[in-house]
Amino acid sequence: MPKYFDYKRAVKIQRILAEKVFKSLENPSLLDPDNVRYVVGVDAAYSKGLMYGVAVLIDYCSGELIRYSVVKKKPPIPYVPGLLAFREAPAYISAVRKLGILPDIIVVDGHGVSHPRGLGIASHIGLVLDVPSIGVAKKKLYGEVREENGEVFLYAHGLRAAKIVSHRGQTLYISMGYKISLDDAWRIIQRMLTPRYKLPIPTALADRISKEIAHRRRGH
DNA sequence: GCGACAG
DNA sequence: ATCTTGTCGC
Repeated sequence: MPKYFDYKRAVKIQRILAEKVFKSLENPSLLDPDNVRYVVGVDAAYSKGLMYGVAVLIDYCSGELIRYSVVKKKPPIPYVPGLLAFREAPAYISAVRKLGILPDIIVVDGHGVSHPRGLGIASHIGLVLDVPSIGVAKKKLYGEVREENGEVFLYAHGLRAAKIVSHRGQTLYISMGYKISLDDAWRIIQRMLTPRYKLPIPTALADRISKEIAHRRRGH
């Protein structure tokens, strides 16, 4: 039987790419919130064996949706914990390129460096597109939870990799993706959290739109 | 062997 | 992620 993917080979690739991610975190981008203008959020929904990857372009100041793009394709491999990027990143990368403009920040549904090899899907996408990125996950994948002065963090690979917060009754893991500090990541995400959505605006809209498209019945 | 395990 | 009915509560 042909195998859909080679686990050990994928892991090897991740270890190589992770080195670049760790280096990028040593010299994060200078992200004056005043200089941030475009933020992209990505997410996917599935229907009938097909995945619909969506990238939404958001105006950081107003939180308004500018436009979005969709990439429909058959998932390359099944879901395997730790290898999510090999399943969903290709669609997201294509979708972002279809927007026709590289944003200042990309927010991804999933972890960044809080990953077994430091290469969660958020880091993977940021690295490939060379755009600072942030991971926003709803469940823990890897790392040690530590509480410090009333704040909760997730440590991984000797780094304070993610900040854990509660928003609208659910836990969110905000992690460094690529070329960004945890302080900046949290500062930016915090400004995009609204009582209206359980997720920050970029991923909330990407989630809603991808589901609308994947689940829509005849018409529209 | 056992527990953990993003979406 | 997706598959899925009814049920509890404001």
